[in-house]
Amino acid sequence: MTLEQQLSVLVKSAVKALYTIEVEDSQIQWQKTRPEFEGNITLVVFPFVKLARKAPAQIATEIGEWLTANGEGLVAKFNAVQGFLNLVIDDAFWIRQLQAIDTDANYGQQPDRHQLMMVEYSSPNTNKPLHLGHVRNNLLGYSIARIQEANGWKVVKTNIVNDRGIHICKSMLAWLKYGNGETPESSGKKGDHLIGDYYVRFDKEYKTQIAELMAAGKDEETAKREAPLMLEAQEMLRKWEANDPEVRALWAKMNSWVYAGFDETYQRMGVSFDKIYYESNTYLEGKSEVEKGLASGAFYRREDGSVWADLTKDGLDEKLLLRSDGTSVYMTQDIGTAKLRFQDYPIDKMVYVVGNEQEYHFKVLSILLDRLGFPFGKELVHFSYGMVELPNGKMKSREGTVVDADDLMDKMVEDAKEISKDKVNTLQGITEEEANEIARKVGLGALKYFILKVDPRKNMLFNPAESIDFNGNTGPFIQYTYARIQSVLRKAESQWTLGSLVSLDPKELALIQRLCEYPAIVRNAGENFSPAVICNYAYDLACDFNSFYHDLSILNEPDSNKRALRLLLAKNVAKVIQSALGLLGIEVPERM
RNA sequence: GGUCCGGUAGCUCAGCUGGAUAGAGCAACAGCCUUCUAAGCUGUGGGUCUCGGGUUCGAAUCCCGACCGGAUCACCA
Repeated sequence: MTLEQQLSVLVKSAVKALYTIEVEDSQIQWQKTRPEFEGNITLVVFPFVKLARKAPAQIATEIGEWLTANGEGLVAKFNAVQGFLNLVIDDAFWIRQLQAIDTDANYGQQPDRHQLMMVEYSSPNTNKPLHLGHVRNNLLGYSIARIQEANGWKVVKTNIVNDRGIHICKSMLAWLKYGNGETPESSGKKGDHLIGDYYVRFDKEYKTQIAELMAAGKDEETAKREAPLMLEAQEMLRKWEANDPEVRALWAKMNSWVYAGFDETYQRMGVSFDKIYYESNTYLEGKSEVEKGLASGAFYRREDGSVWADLTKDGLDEKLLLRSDGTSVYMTQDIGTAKLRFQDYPIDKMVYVVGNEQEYHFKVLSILLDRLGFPFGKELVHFSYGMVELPNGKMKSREGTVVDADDLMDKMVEDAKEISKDKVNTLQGITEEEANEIARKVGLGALKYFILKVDPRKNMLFNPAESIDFNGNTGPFIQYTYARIQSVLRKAESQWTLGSLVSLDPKELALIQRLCEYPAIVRNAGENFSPAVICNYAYDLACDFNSFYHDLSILNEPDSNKRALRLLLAKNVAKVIQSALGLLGIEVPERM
């Protein structure tokens, strides 16, 4: 039972004994005592004022006296300030809490729910490398999966790869025309970057053709439609759909280059998937589901042959599901993918980590899946996150303003290496490999924390001109706290046990209290799908520890009981930091 | 125009299921390394929580209305 729960039982008894009134749990409000007052936890008594018909300060005092007398030794002291009853909890309670935390190897982990959650994230197109927008998506998706695991879900991480369509044909065509057989091996380029270059090349040549056609008197619409490159790309798509062996072989070859490139990026980023779906395998399934819906009357066909869903009853529009030429659209594919997934796994909750620009899409998808008889349709969660913006606005690949994921990670690790030059190299017996490994962890930690600490719903700003900080409220700050603790633990005697009761310093107490919050923080992050909640907590914990570390000596403390307590405290702070950062996908270095 | 989301210090962000004098970091300034790692610690300055109403013991937080910014409303994905 948590402290709040224990105290709530007592408060109910107190109020009943003092005023003969019953109060609901919802009327009992606890908050952390503000630092300017003495106490650990504060009861807000305003909700009782009307019932008890007394002044707030008087009620607070009376309850405080009752709790001190009948609180089974839990409440050591109290003070009442207006309607706030500040309670000082007995040191013995806190020490017991710390010991309980210490013996719990999976502290923070919630009980198994015996339910399966599938989390879809990343979902790249195979025509260009990953950029900063994908980075936010990947980091959020991975962290959400970890957080929900900690909340007792069985989680399956999944990725739907957008591997077919006109955009893929564009880079294929450009490669055929201008590539001279260039490969990742021949060029030394990562496969996804190589393909991305040809995608850009297509766009450049296409624009030239449009300009030529317009110079010859065509209007813009016509020029865009009739440009030879576009016609060729469309022809290639038709061949792809008709299983043309040559086109399929080229497609398979070029996609394999991209996958190799993506794998490298994913691995570096530290994200992974349990099951990957490919749109080329799911879009036909989607078509057949739509046909079924057509047969059951859920959808209707227009004269031109296109298939639509009428969503006007749901307050939305009409939505296209199959084009008049019978080809599928995005929505069709998502229906097919959903069907396959629910064939493959007993999914209790489906979560899509997709940017907020697709909110409408998922609102529609939810309704459509529901109409098609999928029980999970109404329950699907669109984890919608905000855009990453640059100082001059959105990232646009065509204007060359994208921040490339690989470049960014390189830059972060380089910066970390540069910053740590004077520091890490002075560590005893450090090898170059270890120094590089530290720079990798710290650089990526800085990037991940920077992105995850922002409330996912909000758009966030990234300024490439200003490098991401390594000081202050940052990942490295928290990693550093961990490394410091490890250093102390290495130097401590191997055996230390907590002897008889010691009294706690305020800094020690604040730390224990902070550690006690962790399970509730994990639950909160899970309920709100928010890695930011974990970030804020990890930062607060690190701050509390650094303050403790500065004021109180651990190894030089002469009193062996106190020394043991501080070691126990340090050890568990490190444990929780590692756990919390783990939920964010951030690794901890043993030294830095 | 309809719908959804956001607006808090010079900048980047917490706080938002109502609670005490609104918090961090960066940037600026001033201190602290013969003592467990100074990527640290301490202090100073910096606010009309966009604006106006309302709800109540109490509003950055909830409700209504403006204003500003973003997203979306495709036979794109």
